[in-house]
Amino acid sequence: MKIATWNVNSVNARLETVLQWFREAAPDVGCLQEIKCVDEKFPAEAFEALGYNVAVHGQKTYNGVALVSKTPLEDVRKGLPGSDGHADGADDHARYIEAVVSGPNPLRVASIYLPNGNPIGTEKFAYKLRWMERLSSHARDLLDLEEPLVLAGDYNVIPEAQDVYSPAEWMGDALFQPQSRGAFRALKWLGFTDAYMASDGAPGGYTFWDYQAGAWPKNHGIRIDHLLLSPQAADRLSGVDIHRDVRGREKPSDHVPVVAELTL
DNA sequence: ATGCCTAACACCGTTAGA
Repeated sequence: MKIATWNVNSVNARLETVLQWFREAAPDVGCLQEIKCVDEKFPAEAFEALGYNVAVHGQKTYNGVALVSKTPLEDVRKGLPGSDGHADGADDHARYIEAVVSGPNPLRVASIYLPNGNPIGTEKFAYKLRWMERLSSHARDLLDLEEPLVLAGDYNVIPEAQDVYSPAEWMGDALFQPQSRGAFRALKWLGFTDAYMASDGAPGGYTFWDYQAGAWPKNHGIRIDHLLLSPQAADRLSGVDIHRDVRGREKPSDHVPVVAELTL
């Protein structure tokens, strides 16, 4: 079973590019981030025509996450537990959706769009750290279920120096702060396996290249899109593929798909 | 220095991304 994560940077602005990749790569499950639309504007029919079931947690203009799956999605959760202090009882950013991919060997999957957090020293960075705290708390509960589980998405965290073309240039960035990296390590240490590190792990496995300053032709990339596996999923990991060629296509997203294969 | 792109929304610029 192939599970893909991809920050598409607007699903509607890039619909043909996205659908073409799904036709070619034919993942069983797709975790999408930054769909940048409300639920009603998500092109569900186009995915259904390719044989996918769809679950969406959208938002106007910003953020938005979705799951697509060849088999029906059950037990759908939209948003992390916790209100982040909002009086109405809910965090107003659409950054988390989770569901169980049904089948003979069910798999729980989440599509995650972790806050960017820049610039550091602001409320945005504090929100990022609070959000990571909420994610870890929920992840702890999910691990207690002892099921195959994949937390996939755009984590907006560069885990190690080998995951960035120039660590020095990213020292002041929210994605490479000691607190961001520490929170990511703490999440992993609950019992998760970073699929890329467990299968390939070579330096330079970048998943994002900025649109600006010729980052792509210069290979000035960073690795921020991750698939974290529960022990029951990690036992089934057979490989990870970063589809970096997608970055060189027409009208690309600034992120590329990352695909993990599990023998489920 | 801090723009360089790109997208959405509504404006002809602003906000956000990373």
